[in-house]
Amino acid sequence: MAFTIAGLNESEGFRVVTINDVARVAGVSPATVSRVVNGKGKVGDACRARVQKIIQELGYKPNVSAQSLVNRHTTNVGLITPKISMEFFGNLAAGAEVSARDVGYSLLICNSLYEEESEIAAIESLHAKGCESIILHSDYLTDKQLIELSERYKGLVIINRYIPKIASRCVWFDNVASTAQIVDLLASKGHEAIAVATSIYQNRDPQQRLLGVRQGFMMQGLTFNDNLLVESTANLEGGKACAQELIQRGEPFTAVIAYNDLMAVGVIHELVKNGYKVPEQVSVVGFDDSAMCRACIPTITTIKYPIEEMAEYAVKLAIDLAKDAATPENKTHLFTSSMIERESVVEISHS
Amino acid sequence: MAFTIAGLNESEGFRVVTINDVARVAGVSPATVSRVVNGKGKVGDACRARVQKIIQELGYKPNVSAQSLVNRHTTNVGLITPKISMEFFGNLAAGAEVSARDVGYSLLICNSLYEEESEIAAIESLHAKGCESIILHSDYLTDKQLIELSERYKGLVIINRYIPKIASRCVWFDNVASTAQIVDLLASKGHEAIAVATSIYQNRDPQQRLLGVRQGFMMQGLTFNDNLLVESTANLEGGKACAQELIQRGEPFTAVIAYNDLMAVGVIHELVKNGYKVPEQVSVVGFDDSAMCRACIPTITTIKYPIEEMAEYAVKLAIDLAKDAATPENKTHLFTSSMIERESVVEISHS
DNA sequence: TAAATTTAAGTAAACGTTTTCCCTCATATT
DNA sequence: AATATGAGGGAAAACGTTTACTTAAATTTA
Repeated sequence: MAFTIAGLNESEGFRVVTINDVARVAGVSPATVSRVVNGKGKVGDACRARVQKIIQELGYKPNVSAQSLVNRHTTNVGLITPKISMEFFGNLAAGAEVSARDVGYSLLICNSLYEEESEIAAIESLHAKGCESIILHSDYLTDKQLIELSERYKGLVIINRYIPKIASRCVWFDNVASTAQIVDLLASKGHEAIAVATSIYQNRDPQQRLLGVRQGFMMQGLTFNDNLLVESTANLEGGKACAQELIQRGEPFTAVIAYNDLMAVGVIHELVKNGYKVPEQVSVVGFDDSAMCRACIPTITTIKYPIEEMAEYAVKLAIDLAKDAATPENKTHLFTSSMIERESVVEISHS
Repeated sequence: MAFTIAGLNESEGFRVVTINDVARVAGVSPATVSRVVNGKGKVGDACRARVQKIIQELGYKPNVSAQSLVNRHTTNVGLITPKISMEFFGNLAAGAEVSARDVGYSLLICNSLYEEESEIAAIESLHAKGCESIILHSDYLTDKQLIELSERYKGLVIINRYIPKIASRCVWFDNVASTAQIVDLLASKGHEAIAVATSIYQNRDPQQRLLGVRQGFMMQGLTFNDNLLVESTANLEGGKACAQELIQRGEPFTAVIAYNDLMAVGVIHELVKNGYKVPEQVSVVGFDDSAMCRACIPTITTIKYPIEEMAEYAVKLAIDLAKDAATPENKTHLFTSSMIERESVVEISHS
């Protein structure tokens, strides 16, 4: 059905209304309309009111592609994570989206699926799409590669990783201090024979958390028994394997610190299966505060990983960096957190 | 550091290479470069090879904003879900991303946070950004509103909902048949006193699943005992509340069908807390096949909700619809699934 | 009152593509 | 040998904005 708008040429079918349509109807130049829309430059009050009214009436919305073309930047933020369907990365994305929308940006997501090349490919593809603010959760690129990339892409922010040379682009979490807190808690409940179930991939996070454990022991004046250190894959199965190994070693223990919640659940399953009572006989601590913590019996005491807030922060940072609203070079962005106490940790029972 | 490229004007600082740069260096017109890039129109073999080489050397990437402007469409797909951090929607997003990337598109995400206005706002904002393919998971808009919207936005696809008038834009799941399967399974294990823990919000999915239960009973020649129907919120707490209510009613039961996995976990927790043995005394079934199913003791028997595949499909559909590669008006897109059997359902014990 | 300044709004170029014409050759057809 | 055909590729317009430059009018200043 054809329709007409006063002052506009009749058009058959639907045609999206442009700045020129608004200008024609309002009897001004496109430049003036642009000025009204963007609130830049001088515009008379009467004129502004008239133009605004027409914009309303016609339902004019600027064409973002045209804007991006002339402004040489888009209002998109890119997010690159291994797999958005994992709870942790879902939370990351949720935080990023909130923050982006808050400043009128949209969130563009890419799954890198744990491949080195696809992390780089994702950055390039985002950049080619005019997306200069990028949040990257990199698992496979080296520090050197990331440093190089950050020279090329000025809106690049690295989340969950700390690289001193590009400290001002790193938004990261204090694994060491957080893990040390776990030891504090356990010690305060009388635990000394504390086992650790860590990830078999000893890079970054696992390393840091192990370091945190050792530091915690030191601060408490305890010594860590290396016979109680077991490692496996950082998932449910890995947790089970760790518990099994621990049982086989025969070294007594009253608590287990798991690398993450998933492993904690695995540990609990295997312990229960082997007749241990959790938490009565063995306390277990997780890491992340994922939804599972509340689904497990007993519910799991853990460390909250504030990934959502970190992502919110990272987005603002990436946008600022992209527009050269530079943060000082020598400042980094470190988050900390605290424990969430649930049922899986109890006072040691002296039986 | 300034750099030069043979045949290109020396430039201070970084300047992104355009189609004109390629054309100049290759000694051809921009039109030819465009033809080479897009593989449209006639280009001589020698010429094509030369241009491709230059493109490689200069690292030319077409400017997407310019392309979008002239082509009058972007290569973005929008996804609107309540909250991307929820596992279900995370899976949805993951599927959508894979599918989008597969055809050279990117995924733009919006959280609607369970608000009616923001669902509409999200559509409008996506559309204003030139994103004409949109996947919407709508919880609050009415059928009427959705029908209207789909007239205005031709690339709109509704996921997880069936509206006959716009059937060809609906990608949905057969809740009824799936739930009926659960009854079949339980019946085959000798259960007859089957309780149902449903959502207190009796719209769409909950309604359909309840219908499925009734249908399942009918097919099995059993009669459903309405005293064993309890309802609460569709989360962990709700599951607990349902179990509590069930226990209080004093009506005997040997199995519980929960609205979703979360409620199933809640039910199990509460039953165990009250001294019931799961699954020995009571079998429990969930719905969705979320990660929790494997984290619970016992692991939970459930229905796999193939949301990831549905999302993959929906993205292709949305892109096709947007470019008028129309599917027949009278065809809809219905997915089915099957049970995943784990530990929480066992043969009834005649004690 | 004349000159200088400020304000308001228009003109046109630019952003980087795609695509429709059009032209020039080379080849095939009489 | 004259003509028709078609392949290869260039010129330029168009997409919808923003903005530097310009001009005309209104206001201030001397």
